[in-house]
Amino acid sequence: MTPTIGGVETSPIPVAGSDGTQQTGRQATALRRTLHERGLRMTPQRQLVLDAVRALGHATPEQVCTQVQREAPAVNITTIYRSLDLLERLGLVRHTHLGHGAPNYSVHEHEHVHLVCHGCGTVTEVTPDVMSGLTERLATEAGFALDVTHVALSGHCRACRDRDDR
Amino acid sequence: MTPTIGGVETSPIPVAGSDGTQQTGRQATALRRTLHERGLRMTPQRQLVLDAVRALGHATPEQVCTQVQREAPAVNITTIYRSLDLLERLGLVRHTHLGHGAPNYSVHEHEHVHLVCHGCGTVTEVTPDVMSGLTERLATEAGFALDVTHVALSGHCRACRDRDDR
DNA sequence: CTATCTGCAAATCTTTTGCAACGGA
DNA sequence: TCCGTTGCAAAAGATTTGCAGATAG
Repeated sequence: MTPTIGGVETSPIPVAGSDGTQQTGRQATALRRTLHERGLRMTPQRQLVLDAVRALGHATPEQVCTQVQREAPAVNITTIYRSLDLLERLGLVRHTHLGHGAPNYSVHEHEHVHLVCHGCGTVTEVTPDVMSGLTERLATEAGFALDVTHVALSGHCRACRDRDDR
Repeated sequence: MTPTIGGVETSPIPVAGSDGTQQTGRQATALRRTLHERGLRMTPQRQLVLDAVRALGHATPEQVCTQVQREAPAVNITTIYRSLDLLERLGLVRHTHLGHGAPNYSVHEHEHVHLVCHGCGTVTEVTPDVMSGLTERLATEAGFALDVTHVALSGHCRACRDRDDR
């Protein structure tokens, strides 16, 4: 029988592809274990949300929802919010505020700092070590332990600076 | 006759105090001129919003509204939003995103960087020169012109670090 | 007098919550 | 079976918009 989610037919939940691009197999096991360690349950929705964040790089809950619904149209936006929240508490994803107000989720693998261009909205990533000097200064001068990855830095990217004649 | 705003009685609009603490006088003229230069009109509401931001240091639209309504209870939240937006386009105030989603307005006089504590929510200000090294690195390494004041930095303040046993 | 502003109400948009039904383990 | 999860609908909170009346210049 065709599997369903929320009473609506969906594609089978992907499990280990033979083409090498399907990444759900081994990682699904990892997610399951992480959940079970805390007495939580593995569900297709949670896997789909994690996969979506992974596929999109960084995305708003809205964008994650759209991505998930390509696979499973019946998944509700509520579940997206709840899953993102859960995955974040599990340390698997992380959110930053890229200005405006839309929170932005990304997988918590390689730590990075977000640079958001005010001109074109592009998000660039740089390694956290550009912040090292600042981190130390804030620690000594203000006693402040900087969380390098949580909030993005705003400014203008090279392209927009050129376009704006400066 | 007692002046009214929106049909509701209010205190007279402050104009130049003799005690030296009332700041509305000369600055009201400045605001008026700035507005007139662009064909816009001076209104009590706009002055009150600017005064509120000035008095509060940094505040959300909601907080600005509460402050304004202490003087003029009839001023609508809609007007707060519209005025903040206008004052920002005039370059008189500025907003930053302190995480979560609540935009935060402050007067655009002394530039500063916001440090937001994730533990207690406290906002600290530091001078932008702590960012100088970073600004240069981003410019040369990523071609990115950093806008130092627009987005806050997250982390934990000294008090919260101590309280959390580390 | 006239175009700009404001207040009010309603519309939007995003995120959260209550609850009955569903479904992992 | 048991209890965590989900979908749905409705609530809640923040911001925006349409419009008629008020008002600055």
